[in-house]
Amino acid sequence: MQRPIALIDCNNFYASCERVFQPHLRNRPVVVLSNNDGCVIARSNEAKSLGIEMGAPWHLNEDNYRKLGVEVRSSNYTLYGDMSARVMKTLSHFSPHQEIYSIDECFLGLEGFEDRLESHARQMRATVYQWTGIPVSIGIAPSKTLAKIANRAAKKNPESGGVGVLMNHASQDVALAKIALTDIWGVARRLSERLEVMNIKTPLQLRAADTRVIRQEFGVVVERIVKELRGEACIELDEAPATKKSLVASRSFGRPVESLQEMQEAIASHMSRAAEKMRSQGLATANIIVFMDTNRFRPQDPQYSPSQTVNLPIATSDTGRLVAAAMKGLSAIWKRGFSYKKGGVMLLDLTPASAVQGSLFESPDDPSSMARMAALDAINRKYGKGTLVYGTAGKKREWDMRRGYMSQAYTTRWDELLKV
DNA sequence: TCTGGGGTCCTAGGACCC
DNA sequence: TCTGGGGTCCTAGGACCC
Repeated sequence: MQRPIALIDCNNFYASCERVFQPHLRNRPVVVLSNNDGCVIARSNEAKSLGIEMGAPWHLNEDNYRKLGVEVRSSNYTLYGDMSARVMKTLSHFSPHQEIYSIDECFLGLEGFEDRLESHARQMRATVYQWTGIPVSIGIAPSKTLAKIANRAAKKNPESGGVGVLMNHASQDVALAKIALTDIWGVARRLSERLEVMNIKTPLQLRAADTRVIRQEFGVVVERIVKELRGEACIELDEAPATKKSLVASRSFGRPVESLQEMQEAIASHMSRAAEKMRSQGLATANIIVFMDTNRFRPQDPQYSPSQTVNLPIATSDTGRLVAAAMKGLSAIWKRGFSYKKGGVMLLDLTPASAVQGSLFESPDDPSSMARMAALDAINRKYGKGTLVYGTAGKKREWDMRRGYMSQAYTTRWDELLKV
């Protein structure tokens, strides 16, 4: 038997979180709104039945929905993060192999439970609900892609009791026959349009497609999807996800921003949030992007969506240094006369801060820093000067103003420097 | 000055996910 | 007036190396 993989997914997660702490919201239509109460990002089943769409701008139908008795909440990410941790912790008791995939979803490897998949899943559901108050749905199948489909089937069919198992071909055939291409994990509008051109219009047709042709036309990603649909696990359970490679802090503004000073304040504040996030994960960066956007929903207005990369001399997580870099980037792209709707920063090539801690540039008064300074001098004498040292991306980069990339000599120097 | 294969690195952008 | 905020992976093409 193939190894079973479970996908556990919290039902209407943000709306369910609100209900845990406000029980009177049970059995009522509840929606949770995005930042600035702009659009709908979560709906209870009752709200879905009223026809409220995911991502719908709230203001368009607000009066209408309020009349229908819809309960509205602004989002509270701190609460959701905390509830998520409790749910994940609870689920971890049910398998030694857990991959937390998003704030409201995780995969569990269920090898060893083959003879009692359903009952194990039912017990998971009951325990999570009892311990956290959050309802979940569970799909079990031999591949992640099929587990997603099993989960969806469990959600759609109330008689399933929130558990769907697709471990054999017969059940997989039935489930695949009921869904559309774009219901498959990894297949969205663009891809489905391209598939349809090749006469692949249903999940069953996609599963039956020639993998060589698929690979040729659509690349490895889609080839993997086809294999996964056949029950061949190509996307492994990732129990120890790598640290983040980049992070973003951005927001839509409550009202249009038109002055440089306001934009500077916004960008500085985003950067300080971003730096905080980064430090909390023990990371640093030498490579940031500053960006801003005009309101794309007002095509009649002049549009401008610039972005600017800024490279720092060495990776840091120091807020002051990062804010200064962001201001520099902003000044390079700032143009007056536009009405900006959004702004933010992106931190790229995140690298463990320990690799740059106590670096030459961070703390010149620190004795170990002095030692590094001396070491750099010695290294320069040994290998020759003329190179600036960049530490980013967990990679080691050299920039000698002529060539853009790494060399052995640089690696040697970096290692020597870190020894000090 | 021109020819060429085999490679890496970087950037931008597309497509998808929750 | 009012339309989210994060992420990842892959590919193509240019610049540059030996």
